[in-house]
Amino acid sequence: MSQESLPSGSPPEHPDALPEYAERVLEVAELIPPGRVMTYGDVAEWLGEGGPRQVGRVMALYGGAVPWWRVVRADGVLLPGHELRALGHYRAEGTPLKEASRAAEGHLPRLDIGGARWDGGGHTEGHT
DNA sequence: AGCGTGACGAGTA
DNA sequence: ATACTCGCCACGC
Repeated sequence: MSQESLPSGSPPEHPDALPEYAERVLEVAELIPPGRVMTYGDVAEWLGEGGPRQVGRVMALYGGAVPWWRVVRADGVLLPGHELRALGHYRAEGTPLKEASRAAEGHLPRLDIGGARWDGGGHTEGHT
């Protein structure tokens, strides 16, 4: 034992501690009410920091701890690899969906962003 | 120190 | 409708 040392190295990254930015993203994700969705870009804009890519990365790494299906792409395309999982949640929550055309019956429905998009419900206080 | 990386977004062809 | 490019910015190496 005896190794005291080593101040020079990596910071004590606690396994339970996530990057601060990630924690904020997850918090916003939990704020999204059932039946509504926010795009990655919306979350980033709502946070006022980072960008859609940053939000996406956080969700990819830690999204399993929050209702990840409520954070969607602006295109309304369901998350690849979890389409059916997400679709089950949307139907259970009554999230507006855009049914695929008959010509595209091979496609799964996409989200109706125009109807499901949540603005944050008055995020900033407002001094009434 | 810098560089590559993305659960992305919008624009262009 | 698809395919491609560029910009975006936190994070690990």
